[in-house]
Amino acid sequence: MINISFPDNTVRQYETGITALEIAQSISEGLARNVLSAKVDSEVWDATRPINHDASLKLLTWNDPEGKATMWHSSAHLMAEAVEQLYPGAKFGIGPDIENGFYYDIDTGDKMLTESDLLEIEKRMAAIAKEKQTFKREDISKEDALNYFGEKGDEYKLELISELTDGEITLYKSGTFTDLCRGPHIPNTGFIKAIKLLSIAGAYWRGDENRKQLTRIYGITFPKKTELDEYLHMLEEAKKRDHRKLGKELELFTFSQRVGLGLPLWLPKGAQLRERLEQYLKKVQKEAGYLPVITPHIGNVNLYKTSGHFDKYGADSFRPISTPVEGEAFFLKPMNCPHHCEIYGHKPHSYKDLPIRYAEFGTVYRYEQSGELHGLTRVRGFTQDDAHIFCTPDQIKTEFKGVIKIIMQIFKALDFNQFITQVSLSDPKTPEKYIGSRENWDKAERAIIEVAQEENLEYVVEYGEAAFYGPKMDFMVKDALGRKWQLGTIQVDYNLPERFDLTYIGSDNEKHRPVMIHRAPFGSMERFVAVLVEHCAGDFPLWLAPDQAIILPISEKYQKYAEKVSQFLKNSDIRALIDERNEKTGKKIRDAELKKVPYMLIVGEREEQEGSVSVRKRGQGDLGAFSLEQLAKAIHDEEERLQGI
RNA sequence: GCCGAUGUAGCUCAGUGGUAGAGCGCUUCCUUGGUAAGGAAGAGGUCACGAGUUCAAUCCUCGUCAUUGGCUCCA
Repeated sequence: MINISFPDNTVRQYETGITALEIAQSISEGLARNVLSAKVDSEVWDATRPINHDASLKLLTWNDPEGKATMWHSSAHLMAEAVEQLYPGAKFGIGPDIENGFYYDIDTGDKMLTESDLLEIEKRMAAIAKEKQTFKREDISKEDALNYFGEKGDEYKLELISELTDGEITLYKSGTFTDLCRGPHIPNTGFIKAIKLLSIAGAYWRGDENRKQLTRIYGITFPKKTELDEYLHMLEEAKKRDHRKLGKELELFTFSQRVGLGLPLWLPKGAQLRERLEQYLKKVQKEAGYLPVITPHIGNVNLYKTSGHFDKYGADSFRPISTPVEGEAFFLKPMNCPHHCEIYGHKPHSYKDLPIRYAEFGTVYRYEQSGELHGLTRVRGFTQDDAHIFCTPDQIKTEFKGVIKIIMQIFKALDFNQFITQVSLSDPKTPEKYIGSRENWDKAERAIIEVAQEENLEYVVEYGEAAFYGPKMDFMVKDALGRKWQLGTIQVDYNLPERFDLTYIGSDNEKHRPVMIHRAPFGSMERFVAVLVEHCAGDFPLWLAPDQAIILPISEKYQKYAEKVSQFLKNSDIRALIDERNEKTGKKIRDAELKKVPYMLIVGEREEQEGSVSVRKRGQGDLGAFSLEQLAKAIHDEEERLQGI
């Protein structure tokens, strides 16, 4: 007999070798029908795997993330089985579950799969699912595993097996498909009731662009058809928030082939929005003791040789510009930091001057691979809300915390409550990717982790995500379609001060090396605006809305009064326009709602007589009559409240 | 950069081997209307670009460019 403890801390005795599924059946048939897998101690197991020792047990269903993961992992096998049946000889790479569904990387040899093949694969999957195939787990020796996949001719599996050690290799067999797999899997394929293959794409084997490209098929499955429908509907809704779509509809930005790819053109409404964000941050930074600096868009190649950017990225940059007579080479600036280092170095500094915080909305240009360009989130020319803090080593943590405060203030003002804080450290396995001494790296990485802990931030650590000159703390948010983008970043850097030989005179009258903190709360204006658009679905907070109010005259007779109202608002620093079209009020309201203008001001005979406006707030409806003064005050109050300053 | 898909009016999209269509938007006219679509008429297109096949190509083929879903990359 073995003792099984449950999440509610009860302990029950069972026969040795009992399975989680059998335990579930002993509790209730209904529960058993929903069990996908089980957490045995800290590992997720097949619900059908015998338990031979005392253990804690949690039955996992569709309501548990691990349950979903099990189902999706099994769905990947199901898809592989379908593909193998339809395209004999297909070879398989890896097929994991992911955040929303699963994928499998497949080499179908000469037969290139395209989107049009997905439907047939889906159908075959549905047919197999109905067969309620079970997943049979089998321990296998490395030799046998190599033999099996060797005979099958699947070099990808052979490569994976070669990296495993004997004793940890298992196969899972379901229907006609056998896969190298750690498991776990759902009891049978019958749990998979709704299947959708979402997209197909090339993916390099093992993520290495020098190796073969396999075909990756993404899909998702559900235990109920209605859940799939809901998911697809959610995807459709998310697409409506896409900043590329809204950017076009709301006339925020555009691109032109003639200007060049990845070079955004900000339209008046977008430019106004961006300017307001810049003004907001400038105000916050002024209070926090930042000093403005301005630097040119190009810099001598030698500047970047000194900084190390040339060695690292010179080959992947726009080609240098050269002067006609002297033949000197200049790069479009890919970073502001070297320029700021030169500003710091223009005169000697005392420890009493530190910290010095140079801030600049600096436009930079980077050559990004054409396939990487994506709306405003990934472009070739963008403006960083950059600043570099030069400080003494013992000021690092205080300064770092000061930057976190600014970032949190911004996120709060814009209601970004779901962000990921990522501590990006160096990858000890690839030291060649970084410049500077290990000692300095250790110091910097330790400082960031300490700050994260002291500030009680919930953070994840990613190795290998550091910049080449230093570790960083990144703040990431997801876009409408769940893609993660880095916004704010704070980076500790001991290296550039050394390369630029920056110093300050300490209290001991000796020269010391300052530390540099690179930071950008928005990251880039382009990316930030993109994410902001998706976050609020184009419905900007009042203080950012390009048009805050639209005046809707009931008929042409009230045009003059509308202009008077407009002038009043303009004098009150409120952005308003008049819908002068010869349309009915209902139509004007509908259009204003669709254009996401926060306030609609309806003016007719009544309003003209009493010098008022009838206020309709977008999304809320009629608020009644306001005098012009009341309206201006209400708008200004709302602006201030939203900004939180 | 790599693999796949897409490219028709300002926008969203139909469509066909025989010189092109809708809705919205725009212009004009009628209407002067009170909280999410009043009516009519009209303008607007090198069907991304370049070659090829064909009596004839927006449609078929190839190439280029751009957009897009991923992969790789991201100072």
